[in-house]
Amino acid sequence: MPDSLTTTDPPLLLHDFLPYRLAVLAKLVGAAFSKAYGERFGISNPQWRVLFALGRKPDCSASHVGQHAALDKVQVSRAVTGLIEMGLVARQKDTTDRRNSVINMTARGRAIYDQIVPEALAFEASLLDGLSDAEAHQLDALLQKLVAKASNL
Amino acid sequence: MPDSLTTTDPPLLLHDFLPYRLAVLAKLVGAAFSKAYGERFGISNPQWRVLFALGRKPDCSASHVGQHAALDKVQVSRAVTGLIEMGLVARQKDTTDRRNSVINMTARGRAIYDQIVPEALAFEASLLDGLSDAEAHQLDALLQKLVAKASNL
DNA sequence: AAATAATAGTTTCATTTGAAACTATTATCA
DNA sequence: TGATAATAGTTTCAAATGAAACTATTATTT
Repeated sequence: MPDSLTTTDPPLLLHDFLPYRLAVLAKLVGAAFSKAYGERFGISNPQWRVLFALGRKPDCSASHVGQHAALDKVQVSRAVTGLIEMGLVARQKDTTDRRNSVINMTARGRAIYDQIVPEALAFEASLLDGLSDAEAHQLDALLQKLVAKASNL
Repeated sequence: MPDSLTTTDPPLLLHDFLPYRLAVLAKLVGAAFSKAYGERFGISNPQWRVLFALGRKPDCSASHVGQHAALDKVQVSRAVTGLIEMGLVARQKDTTDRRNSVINMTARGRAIYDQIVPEALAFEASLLDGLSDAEAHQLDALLQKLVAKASNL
C-alpha cells in the first residue's frame, strides 16, 4: 500500500470551503445580473448601486449613497461622474455645507430606474424561484447572520 | 401632505436585493480571509485557490486546477507563475501530451499549505460560529441551489 | 502526408479596482 | 482669531482582472 493512501484524506475540500463558495455564487449572480441589465443600458454595477440608492433615498450626499450601496467614496465618485456624463444623475453643492454634494436622478435617470426596478425584482425572483417561502426566509436570516459575523472578524 | 408621501414606497430596498447582499457578503468574507492569511504569506486569493486545489489533487494540469478552483486558464496561469517565483509550486510538461502541464507543490509549498489549512478551517468555523447545525445544513443546501440556479440564468 | 481544426497555456492590452495623496471646506481649540 | 485637525470628495498611480490574440502541440480530415 503506497504511503499516500495511509494518510488521511486532505482535510480541505475547496468546493466546500465557505469563503470560496460565497465568492463563486456572488460572481455568478453579479455577472448574470449585469449581463441582463448592465449591458443593455451601458451601466456598470457600482452605477446601478448608486441609482438604486438614489431611488430609495433621493437628494443624498455621496457618502450617504455610499453607505446605502456599500461603496466607498472613491467608487461613488467615479460612478456618479459616469452617470452625470450619461445624463442620468445631477450633482450640486450643499449650500449649507459646501463640502457635501447633493446627488439626485434626472428625469432620464428616473425613467431608466423605473424601467429597471421591476426587472431587477423579477431577476431576484427567478433566482429564488426554486426555493420555498420557508427557504427564502432561511436564506434571509442566514445572510443577515453571516454579514454581521463577517463584519467583525 | 407633500406629494412625495402620497406615492407608494420605493419598491427596491437595496439592502434587501439579493445580488447586492451576496456581493457584500462575499467581499466581506474574502477580505477578512485574505487579510488574515493572504497578507501574512504574501499570497493572493487566486493563488490560495490554486494551492487548495493542488492540496486536494496533486500533479494536476492547469485546466484541472482551474476546474477545481473555479478559475479560468488565464487566472491559473498567472497564479501559478507567481507561486513558482515564490518557490511554492513546480510546473513540468506532461510527457505524453506536451500541451499539458503538470503542476504540484514543492516541499515549501506543502509546508505552507499544511500550515494554512487548519487555520482556514478555523476561519470557516468562526464564520459559522453563531449557526446551529441545522442552520449550517440549510446554508449548505441553499448555496447549492442558488449556484445551480445562477449557473443557468 | 498535408492541411485544417482543436486544445493547453501564455502574453498583451484595455478596463476595473484599491490605496494613498491631494483639494476644498468646515470644525475645533489654544 | 489663527493654527490645527477633521470631513467630503476627487485625482493619481499601481495592482488586479478580463477579453482577445498569440504560440505550441496534438487531433482530425481529406
